[in-house]
Amino acid sequence: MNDKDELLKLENQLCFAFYACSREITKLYRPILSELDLTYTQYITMLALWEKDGVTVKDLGARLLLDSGTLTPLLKKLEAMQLITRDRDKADERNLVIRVTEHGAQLKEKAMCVPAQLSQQMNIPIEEVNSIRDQIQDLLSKLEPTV
Amino acid sequence: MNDKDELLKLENQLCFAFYACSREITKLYRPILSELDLTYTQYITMLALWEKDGVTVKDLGARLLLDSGTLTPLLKKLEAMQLITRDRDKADERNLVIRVTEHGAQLKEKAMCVPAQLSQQMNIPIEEVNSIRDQIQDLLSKLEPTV
DNA sequence: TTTTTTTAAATTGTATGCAATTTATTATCA
DNA sequence: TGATAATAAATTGCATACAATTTAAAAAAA
Repeated sequence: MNDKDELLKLENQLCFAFYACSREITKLYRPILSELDLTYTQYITMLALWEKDGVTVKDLGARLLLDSGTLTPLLKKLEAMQLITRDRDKADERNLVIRVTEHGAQLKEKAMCVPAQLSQQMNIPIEEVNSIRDQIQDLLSKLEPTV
Repeated sequence: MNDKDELLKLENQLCFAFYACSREITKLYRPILSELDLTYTQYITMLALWEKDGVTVKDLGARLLLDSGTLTPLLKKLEAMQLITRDRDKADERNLVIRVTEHGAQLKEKAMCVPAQLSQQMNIPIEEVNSIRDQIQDLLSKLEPTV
């Protein structure tokens, strides 16, 4: 195994570590979120909207780093679940304004226990989790200047 | 904004940091890998096979943390591209043995420059990259005991 | 040996992601 | 003002991910 081979080894790739770890974390959420009848992507979309709603698809996409190709069907699903509303902006009909419904706001109360459940499952000291999260956010900001 | 709200803020979620960063890194690969006519998942699959081939779908899946539902169509694609072969194990017909073809081995030479190209695009000190990669691998090993 | 269980891939169905294009609307320019 | 450009969503097409089921083959048990 020479240097050239080391270069392409899976375990040496930053990308694979991220890719694998991200999916493993998402898997931990699945059983917990199924109690809220949400997928992982629906969950982080609701997180963004609980923080700030009355936003456009574009705003939301900038926040989640997702485009309309992903968001449009996802938001239609959340609308069908009566968690959000999708209305055209009267002042500019190009914009679609997304708002959390009363039912959607109630779900937030149920979601409050999700982070604790996750944390318990991961069984990793909170300081360690926060440290790595901060480092990843720092890396992300270098990759995505607008974040 | 009280403590309860902090709990569900997007920026406080480890999962979102991973999810967003993983996708941003994958995006960096896209233009580079398009020169090899590979998608990102096809690329990491080839990385695993260049390291060790003659393995079953199950072996490969354990390595990449992917199941046959994802791998079967992906491997059929790579076979159609003549980068790999898919043959039943004569000793146990349940097993499908994956091997890299001559053409697939040639592609490895072209792939050699991918990590350097990526590194240049990311423009982040190698020590920093290695440090965060090691921390993520450590986290992954705690989440996925068999890795 | 026949039946049952286990195992490995493949298949099916649902939900993303994302590039590229299209549609509808608004802004800008000649 | 009328034509052109720009913008926001939606749509289309392709490639994952993954749970759940099915199929085929091998191993284990009756």
